[in-house]
Amino acid sequence: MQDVADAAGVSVGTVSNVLNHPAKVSPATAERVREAISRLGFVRNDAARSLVSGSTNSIGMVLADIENSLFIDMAHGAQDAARAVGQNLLLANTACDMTLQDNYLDLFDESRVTGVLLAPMEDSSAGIARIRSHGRQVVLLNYSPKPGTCCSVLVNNEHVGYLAARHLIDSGRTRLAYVAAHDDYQPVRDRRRGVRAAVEEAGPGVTLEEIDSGGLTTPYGHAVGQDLARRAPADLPDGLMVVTDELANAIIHELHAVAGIRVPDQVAVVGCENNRAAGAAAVPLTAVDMPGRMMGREAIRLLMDEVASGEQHRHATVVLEPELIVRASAPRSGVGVGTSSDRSRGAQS
Amino acid sequence: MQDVADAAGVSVGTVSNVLNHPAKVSPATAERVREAISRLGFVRNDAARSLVSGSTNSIGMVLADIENSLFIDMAHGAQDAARAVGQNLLLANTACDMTLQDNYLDLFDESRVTGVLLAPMEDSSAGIARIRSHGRQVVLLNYSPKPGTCCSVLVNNEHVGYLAARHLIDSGRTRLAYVAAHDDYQPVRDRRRGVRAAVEEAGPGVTLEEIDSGGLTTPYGHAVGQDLARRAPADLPDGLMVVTDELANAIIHELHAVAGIRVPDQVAVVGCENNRAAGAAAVPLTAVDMPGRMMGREAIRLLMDEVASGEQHRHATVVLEPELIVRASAPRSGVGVGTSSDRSRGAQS
DNA sequence: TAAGTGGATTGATGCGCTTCAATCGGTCGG
DNA sequence: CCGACCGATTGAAGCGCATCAATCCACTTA
Repeated sequence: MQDVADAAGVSVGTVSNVLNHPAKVSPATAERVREAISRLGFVRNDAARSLVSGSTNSIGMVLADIENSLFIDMAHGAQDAARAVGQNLLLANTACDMTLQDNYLDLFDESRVTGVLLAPMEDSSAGIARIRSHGRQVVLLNYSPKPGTCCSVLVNNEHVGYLAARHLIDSGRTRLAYVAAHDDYQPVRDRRRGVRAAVEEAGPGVTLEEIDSGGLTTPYGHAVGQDLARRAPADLPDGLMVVTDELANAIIHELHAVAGIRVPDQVAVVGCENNRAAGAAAVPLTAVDMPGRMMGREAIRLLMDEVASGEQHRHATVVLEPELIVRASAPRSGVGVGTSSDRSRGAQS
Repeated sequence: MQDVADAAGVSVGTVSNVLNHPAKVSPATAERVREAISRLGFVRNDAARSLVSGSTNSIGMVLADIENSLFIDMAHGAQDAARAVGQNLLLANTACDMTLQDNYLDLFDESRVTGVLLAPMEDSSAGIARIRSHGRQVVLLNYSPKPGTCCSVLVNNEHVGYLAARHLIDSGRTRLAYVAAHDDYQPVRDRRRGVRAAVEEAGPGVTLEEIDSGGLTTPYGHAVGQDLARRAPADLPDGLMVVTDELANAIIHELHAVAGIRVPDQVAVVGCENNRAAGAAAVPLTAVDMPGRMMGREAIRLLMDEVASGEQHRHATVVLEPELIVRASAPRSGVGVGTSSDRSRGAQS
């Protein structure tokens, strides 16, 4: 910077002003300085910058699973919103590894980012408490915080489960089954509650079987599908709620393509999340949509609110409502392929 | 830090040593300092740290499209490799926006990251030149650099196209069509060359039609599918190479599910990239696999090499070979659903 | 002509840390 | 008992920048 100042025949203070408060500098001088900057290839040192100012204009976003399109959507929404308020969004993928997650939280903490968005897959209250105790703001995504510890953006996951079950009930299915795993993952727990509520509400005419898939990935889905396919037709549920799109697609694949069980005629299937793959699958998947983009945007809003209001901030939780997207795997009518109200994912707001 | 020093009854130098060179400090003192650190909730300031050292241990990775699973795979591989050498990987998504890409390149440049991994969708030589001129290292992913300007990790995209075409030819298809768009995107250009080479090699018995889809996303694929479906059966190609999985799946959907054209019987389809969705689609897609994880790992290796060897570094290009994954949309035999050699994506190294 | 005015510019200060030469205190050999 | 030696510890210097009180300069007003 001194070099630039020398080259332009000004002081370092003026160079700094050109960079940060152009209005304070006369146009001619500013031009001279800018010329020197580009001639010398000067790059201002962000470390020194944020050392002085005590902050940066970056927001860190820690994602548990970057392979999941819901998380990608959240990142997308957050990115847009962050940009709009002049912040950069830095992404970090923990691949569901809590050690890595703590690493990244600490990294962002040490980097004095403006704030952190965290979309975890496990309880992370320890990490949150740690960096919050240093005065760093955190907004939790798709995971309820311990009450009063931070802001959060959630989807009404109970309603996700409810919508899935309700849709099947409304379309005339009576022998329902709910396939899930990882009840330690909060959204999964919530969805189960919603499923049960809908079934109870329907009265004794509707039965619910709960199937533990053991895991949320495709192989587990295949296994569940095979188990189901081996059953006597009379023992087969006629409506399947599946906790995850990925799992649902895997199950459908076994049922439909491998075992020749007709979906949705014999078994209707509803998934949750409305992932990228949902609409493109062999049997397009009826799924409860999670508004990922909006969640990301809301999270940034909450974060910036908190940063701006300082002491008098009150933590808030934004709960967004899910929406059912009806496709072929569980049409509106009881049997057969109903009208496709397939809303393109690309049109998502 | 002074506070910690006071609390522990030592000097700041000792506190710093506890954090950075524990061996230099007596165990008793170290313990006392650590206790003070956690009691006071001290977090060392990364900005000051890297101001002194002039570097960080973070690597920035700029991705053109985080929605594309190839890019996600590259990020995954890079993350693993970066961790192994004690570096943090920070991700940035440009959503194909060159302005944003430049923003992030500059941000990483100003942050004095160890180096930058860039997976662009357009020529980015200006940005690369800019930050390289500041001495910052860049490795380009899936895009050829201007010769001699930086290291890069590529896939032999010409061979991608060749493998796709060759597979169709070998399975007896003779009226081929190649669907692509965005020839300004280098990998696309390369694939076309490979397709043409394979067709020429096959001699006059095989014809090639080149179809411009106008874009690479699902809606464009639907349009192409509809156009094809309207043709007289005799005018229909019997083998389709499609530049992208997403496009391929969309085309198959139109052809197969909507228009009732049998895939692969009437038209066999081969995609490129072997995305997440490839294996799960209605008609599982035969695709040429791009080794994303390995690309990410190699990129980190090249970057760390370059950082380590300083002046005497010579730029290198690593070209990885693609591999054909045969699924139902274009089985090995000429007609009908061949044996599924569906390699689970999850098993990818 | 002197005092006043305000925009442009200066440069010393300090942000929080790492480093390293200097110092301290204790131990060992002679 | 003295000097040499060594590990542990100290604390000042400086990393590159933003800030802001102080200064400068050109111009206006009385």
